[in-house]
Amino acid sequence: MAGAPCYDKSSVKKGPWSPEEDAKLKSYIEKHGTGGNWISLPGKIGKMLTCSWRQGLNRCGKSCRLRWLNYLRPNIKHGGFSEEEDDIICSLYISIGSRWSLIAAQLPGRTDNDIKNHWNTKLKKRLLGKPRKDPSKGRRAAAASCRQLKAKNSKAEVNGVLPAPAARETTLQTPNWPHQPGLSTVYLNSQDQYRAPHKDQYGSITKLLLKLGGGPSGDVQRSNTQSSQLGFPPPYQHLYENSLNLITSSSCSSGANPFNERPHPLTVLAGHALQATGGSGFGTELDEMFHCNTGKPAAEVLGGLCGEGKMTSERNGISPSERLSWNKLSPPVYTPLVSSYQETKHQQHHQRCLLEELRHFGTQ
DNA sequence: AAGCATTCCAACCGCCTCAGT
DNA sequence: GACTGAGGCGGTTGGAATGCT
Repeated sequence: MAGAPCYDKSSVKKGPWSPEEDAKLKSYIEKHGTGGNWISLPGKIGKMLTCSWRQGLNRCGKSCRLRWLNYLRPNIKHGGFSEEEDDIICSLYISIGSRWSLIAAQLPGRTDNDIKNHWNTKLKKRLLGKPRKDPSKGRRAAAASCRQLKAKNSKAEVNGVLPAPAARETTLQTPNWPHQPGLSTVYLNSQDQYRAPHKDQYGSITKLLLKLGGGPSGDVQRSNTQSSQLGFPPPYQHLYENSLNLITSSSCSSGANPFNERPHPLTVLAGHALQATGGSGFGTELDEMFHCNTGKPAAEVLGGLCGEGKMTSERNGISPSERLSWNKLSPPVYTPLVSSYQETKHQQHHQRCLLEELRHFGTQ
C-alpha cells in the first residue's frame, strides 16, 4: 500500500549508520548492484554474508537507498559549497522552487538532501537578510572540517583504502565548478512529468519572492529594468535574470517547451509583483496582451495563480477535458494564452514564440 | 565553567507517482 | 479502471556540535 512502511518497524535498526553497516552496503552494491529492488536488498546482503559478517544488514530498503544515494555513492561531495553553486541553487530555486532533485541534477556530486540542508541552513537565511557571521570562520566551521575529514578517512579505512595525505586534504577543497554546468537538462528529464502542486508548494517561494520584491509597503528601489519594475531590489536582480537565463537555455537547446511542469518564472514573478504592489506593478503592454488573449486583466489571470498554484477551469474559461489535455502540454497558467494556438500545425513553435514574447517583456 | 540557545545535517516520515497485474 | 508494491521526493526531526551569555 502506498505510504505504508516498507519494513517491520519493530525489527529494523534506525538511527545513524555504523561504519560496519556502511561497509556491508557499499561492498554488496559495488559487487552486485542494487538489483533494481531496494526493499529486498537487506535480505540479499544477509544471504551473501561472509564469516566475518554474521549479522545481516538490519535496515529497511529505503534506508539503504538513502544511505547509498546520499553518502556512500562514489563522487559525493559534502559541504564546501562554492559561490557559483550557491548562485545556481538560488537561481533554480527561484525558477522551479524546492525541487531539490532537479537542482541536484545540475550540481554533479551534490545530493538533493545536501542541497536542501544547505538551502535551509544557509542560503535561505542569507537571501532573507538574516545576518550571519562569516560561516567560513569560527570554531564550528573548523570543527566541521575536522569531522568531515575524519569521516572521510575512517570510511576509507573501513574499505581498506587509506588515502594518501594529499588525497585526504583535497577532499575538503571547495570544488571549482564552471559557471553554469549542464543546465540544459534541468527540464528535460522524461521521468519528470507534470505534478500537481501539493500542500503549499508555492508557499515558500511566495514568501521568498515577496521578501525579495518588497511587500506593498516595501521600500523597493526602481530602475529601468523590468526585473526592478517587478519589484526586485538591485542585489537580487541578477538572480532573477539568471533564473530567466537558465530557463531560456533549456528551452533553446531542446526545442521543447521547458515549462510543461511549472509556470514560467516571469509569470510567477509577475504574479508576486502584482500581489506585492496591489495590482499596479504591471506595465500596460503586458496587461493588454493578457486581456487580448484571455479577456481578463493580467492581475486576474496571474494573481489567482500565484496564490493557488493552479487556476480553475471556471476562471480560465476552458472545459475540464480541454484543461486535462493542456495540463500535459503546458502549465495551467498558459492555458488561456496558448489556447489560441491550439489549432495550428506548429503548436510547439507558437508556444515558444509566446514564451519568447513573455520573456521579451520580462527582460526589456 | 555552566547552562541555555542556535546551528547543522543525517536520517526518518509520509505522500505521490509509476509500473505491473 | 482499480489495486498493489516500490521508488522517489520534499518536509521535518533528533541530537550532536557549537555559540553565546
